[in-house]
Amino acid sequence: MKVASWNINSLRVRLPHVLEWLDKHQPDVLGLQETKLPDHDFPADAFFDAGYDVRFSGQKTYNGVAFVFRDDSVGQPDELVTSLSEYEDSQKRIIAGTFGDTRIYNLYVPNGQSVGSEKYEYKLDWLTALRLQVEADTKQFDKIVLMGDFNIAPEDRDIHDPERWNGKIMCSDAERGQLQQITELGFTDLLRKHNDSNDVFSWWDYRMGAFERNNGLRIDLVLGSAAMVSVCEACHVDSAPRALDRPSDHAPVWAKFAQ
DNA sequence: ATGGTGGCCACGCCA
Repeated sequence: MKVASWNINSLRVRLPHVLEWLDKHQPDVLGLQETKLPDHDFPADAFFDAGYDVRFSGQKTYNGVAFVFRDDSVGQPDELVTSLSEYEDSQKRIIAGTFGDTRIYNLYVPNGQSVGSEKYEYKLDWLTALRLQVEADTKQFDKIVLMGDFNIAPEDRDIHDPERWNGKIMCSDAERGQLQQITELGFTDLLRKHNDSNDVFSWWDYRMGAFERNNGLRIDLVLGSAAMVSVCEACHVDSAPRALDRPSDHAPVWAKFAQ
């Protein structure tokens, strides 16, 4: 099974990039974030024509998440949820489902704006609610994948300029602490199983030629439970789509499992 | 310290 995560910053604008990427990389399950369109506008037919089925939870203008998956390989997802059980939230940031025996979460963690802001508190509260929900699932499932735009750089080697970003949004101790509490439930950052370099990033600001200078952060993650780590054959950030015309500011991340 | 770019939508919000 091959899974992937991609914040595409408007599905309307990026649909051609997504279809091109699906054709080239053939993931079994792709999680999209920031679709930015209401459910009645979701371009389901374009995915059907490409051999994929879809599940989505969207809203106008902001946020929005979706699963794009191959019914002929992973079947239909069971136990689909589109909200946090422990947090009342009008923003569409989560979709989770069980594909075969694997529970997959697709997440758009709040950005948090700036440390100490109201949106920052919302981000921390949201992550607490996520941890409680994932913890409950760990008692029911051995195979769990948590993937998405976490809006957190786990370590300094995930930041192009750690000194400049020190303590700032996406790098603060409280955010990293929340991520660590989730990983301590038994999850591994799968890219780090295969790659320990300090220049692998998944997001580059649109401004100041950040991509051309590789001034990025690695904030898009695929986390696997122990049963997924043991069968993980590869995990990779594909920066190629970031170089296209009118790109998303994020690159897709994929992971391949032997089962 | 500021502002730079992009999407949505039609002005300011969000990232």
